[in-house]
Amino acid sequence: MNIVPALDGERKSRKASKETRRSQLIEATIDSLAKRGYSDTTLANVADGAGLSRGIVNFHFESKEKLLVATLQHMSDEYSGHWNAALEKAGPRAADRIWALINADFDRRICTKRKLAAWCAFWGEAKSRPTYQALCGMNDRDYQQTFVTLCTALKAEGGYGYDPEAMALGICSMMEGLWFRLMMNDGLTREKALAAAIEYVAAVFPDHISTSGVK
Amino acid sequence: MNIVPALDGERKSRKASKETRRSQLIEATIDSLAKRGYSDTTLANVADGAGLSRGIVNFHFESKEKLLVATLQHMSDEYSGHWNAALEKAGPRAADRIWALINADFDRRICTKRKLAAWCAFWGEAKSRPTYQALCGMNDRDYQQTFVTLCTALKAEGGYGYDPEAMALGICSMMEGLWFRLMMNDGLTREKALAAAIEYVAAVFPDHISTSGVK
DNA sequence: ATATTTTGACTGAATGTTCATTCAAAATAT
DNA sequence: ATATTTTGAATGAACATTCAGTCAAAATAT
Repeated sequence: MNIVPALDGERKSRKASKETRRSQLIEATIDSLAKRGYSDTTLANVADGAGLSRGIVNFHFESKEKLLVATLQHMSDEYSGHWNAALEKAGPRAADRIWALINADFDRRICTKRKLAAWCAFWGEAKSRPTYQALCGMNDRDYQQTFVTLCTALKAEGGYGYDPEAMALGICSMMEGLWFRLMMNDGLTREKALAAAIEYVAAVFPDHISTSGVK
Repeated sequence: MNIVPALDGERKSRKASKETRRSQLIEATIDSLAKRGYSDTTLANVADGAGLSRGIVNFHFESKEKLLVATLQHMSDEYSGHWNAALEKAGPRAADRIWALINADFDRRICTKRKLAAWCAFWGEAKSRPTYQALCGMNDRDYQQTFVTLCTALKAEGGYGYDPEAMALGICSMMEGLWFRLMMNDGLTREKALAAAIEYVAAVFPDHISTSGVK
């Protein structure tokens, strides 16, 4: 069972730091959510997945509910950290920023089947659990608001006729829907999804964006 | 508890037809999924919601799993029946058909918080349950294929430069995402979602569709 | 340096709860 | 009278949670 030698000082030494154990358990939780879904994820599954004993989750997280909240928090932080970083890297021009956000959403690091499936497991429970809903909703509001600002800027520059609020809502919805379909539909690849998203913004902002990049 | 008098011959006569009982239980299941989510929906909840006794579900459906599959099947049939009917009513012109499909998706009868929440409960479980995935996926494929055909027709008529596959994927994804946000976000109304969807197709097919209707 | 004590992460068997399912009896219909 | 439907208590399986005990490493004493 305990095959790992001394090599991995963090992972299997009897005393790993509390933080290390916590993230180890959070990763195992994501694995289980992705493989088994929300309702079939048990603490036994998580503990087995982490290669630790049965009581371990309650020791580090007090309860199953708190483990799940910590897991969602972790994914949420990672996601919003990622798109905020992409925004920082992009220049100040609105078209560049939109381009960066769209590409960030389909980045290899963020947009894996494993993570999408875990997200979806939480979404399915979110409406009936205020805690999950709050965690999912918080980022979303920021994210959509960012798009409203950018669409407003492009409209001012380019003289498009659209309502920026409606446009931003449409774009954000499309990207969420693409994520969802990536998870559900085995035929769809990250590349195709990204291409569809870009085709759309290129169609909507023809003066600023084309399928091959920002003009 | 049992307040309903004789009035409702279908609902509380001791012998309601098997089919009547089944749909009564299916409706109670949708209620519970919407209120409590998938993982907190129990047979006791469903039976209570229907105003019947605890053992009743197993009598009519054999198992919880079969009740849930029947419920999903019911929602799926209703949904695809609705958009197919909308297509029949619309004329043969591609732009009219797209307009009809989009409006159908946000129709008052289909697009209720209750039903969206129930859909979402199933989506969250679908990736790890082949039966659900098959039921969700079947319609979706038809639906998206319908849009591919329509986008192809518009492209031929209007000389747009888009790839019809990518465009159809984008549109379907957006509508799914809008449904999702309708369920999650209390500030969003059916009317705003519909307006965003229409703005989207109007932007993409400017020669055929405007925000006020088909040209 | 070596031995002893203390610390705190970790284990896994035991416990109690929740829940789907079963079924014998009751109610109702034919 | 017989068949069908409904009830609700009983059953047992699955699961989260608890906790007394184990163990490795750190701290301290000799």
